[in-house]
Amino acid sequence: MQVKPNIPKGTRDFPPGEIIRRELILNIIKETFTLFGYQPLETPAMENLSTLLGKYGEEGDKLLFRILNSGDFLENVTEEELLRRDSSSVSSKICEKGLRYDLTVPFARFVVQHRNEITFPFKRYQIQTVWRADRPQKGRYREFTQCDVDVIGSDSLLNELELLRVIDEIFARLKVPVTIKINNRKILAGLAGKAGAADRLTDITTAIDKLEKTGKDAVIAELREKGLSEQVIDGLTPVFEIKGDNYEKLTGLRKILSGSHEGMKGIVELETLTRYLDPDPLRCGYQIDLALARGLNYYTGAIIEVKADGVNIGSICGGGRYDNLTGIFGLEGVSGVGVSFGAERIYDVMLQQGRFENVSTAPCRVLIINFGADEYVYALKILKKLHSSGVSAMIYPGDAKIGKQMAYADSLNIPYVALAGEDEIKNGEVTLKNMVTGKQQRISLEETGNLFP
RNA sequence: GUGGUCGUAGCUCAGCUGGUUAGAGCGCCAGAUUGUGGCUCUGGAGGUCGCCGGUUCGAAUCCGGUCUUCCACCCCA
Repeated sequence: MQVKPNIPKGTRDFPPGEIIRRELILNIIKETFTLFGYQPLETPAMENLSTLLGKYGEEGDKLLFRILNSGDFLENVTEEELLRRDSSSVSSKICEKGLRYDLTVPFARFVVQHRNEITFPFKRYQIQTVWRADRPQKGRYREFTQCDVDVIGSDSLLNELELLRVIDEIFARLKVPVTIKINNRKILAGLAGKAGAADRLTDITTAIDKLEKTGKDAVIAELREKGLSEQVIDGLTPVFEIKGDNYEKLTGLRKILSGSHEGMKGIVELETLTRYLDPDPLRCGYQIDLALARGLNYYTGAIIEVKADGVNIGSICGGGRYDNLTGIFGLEGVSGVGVSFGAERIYDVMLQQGRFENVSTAPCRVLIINFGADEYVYALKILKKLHSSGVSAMIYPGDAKIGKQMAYADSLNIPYVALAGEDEIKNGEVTLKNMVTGKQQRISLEETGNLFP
């Protein structure tokens, strides 16, 4: 039976032209990471579920891809458990591994596991695929590439500052106009504490997160729906009213959070960071956004999100500080901060802005026409000459009429074609044709490689 | 996970309220043109109309299910 060629929902193929354009992005990101002194790291596609579960909140756990155990995976499941049809308890028995959901948690696991070999503060970057069982949409895939940079083992705000500069540098190099939005979890925690609902921080932050999208009233309605008291809600509403530039927002916050030790700490952190930027401002936008919350519940300090100006595709980069992530794996007192760039979304933004139109997708610069078995030896000489000069080139892979070989070069956008038949061979020459202008010239075999810059 | 939406040739799409052999443009292949691509002309290949089932004398068209696409929510890169 024939199988229909198909790939799973939310995944995609990357044809040659797409890879070439993608690499442009990934190379800039990687170069910039390296420029700032970050070291590369790779971890396995799958982790033990115990590593992954509980790090991303309840929603996150649902979005983990689980890997079925090999062999007789039902061995340890009792009849009763199957009859109860309790998916979550059965799945914990038949799956012990899962695909990584992000790169931060595997990184934290790595740091604890290798704590004795690592020199702290450890600055690493990691560019790998992650998987989420989300329902796909535009700019949202089930398999996508994240480019993470983190500094772990230092609680200095200078790291946040550096990451802001890394973000600025990367998007400046990519020529993608963006705005960085920043907030601090301590401010949100302070607010929740002030309002007398410190234990409901997650509910409060996810509601506040929607402020910009749905408006103040909808947020209040959601808070009510979640069972928060009017008193608590009244305590939170002053934040919704704060307006103005970054410093005005901080001043407004100081009034609301006076007396909250944690809240004030958050304000000081944000303010310090903002002042650090004053003498040498970023090229991109930089906004304190008190509605920014982020659902990933391991963040404890600064939270950062980057939006492409004028493109509605969600955030293209995000991250923050996490103080306790390694604690779960048995290493306390190690604070980290990092951000993650979404390769697919950056690609989509740049595609939408027509930024790839002049990118050449040709496999090589020269196609050498294959005239037949006798001439092939000479064609190989041309090939060697070109290769030794660092010019990418290939001989037409097969036998075909000259016209077909030319058409091959044309359809692959190969800019030059080299021809050498009986006549050229006799004189030790090559005919080189420029496929764009259509002009061709005879040159000696010796100088073949030198004609290219 | 909730609600909605789409699915016809490689691509973009047409196909009126069910009625003979399902079309177009582009692309592809071959020839005109056996050492020269793009332009032109001529010819050709390619479709179980997403899949399964139902209604009907008859289904691309109607109904149900399922998968996929896209959108909103949720969440996020």
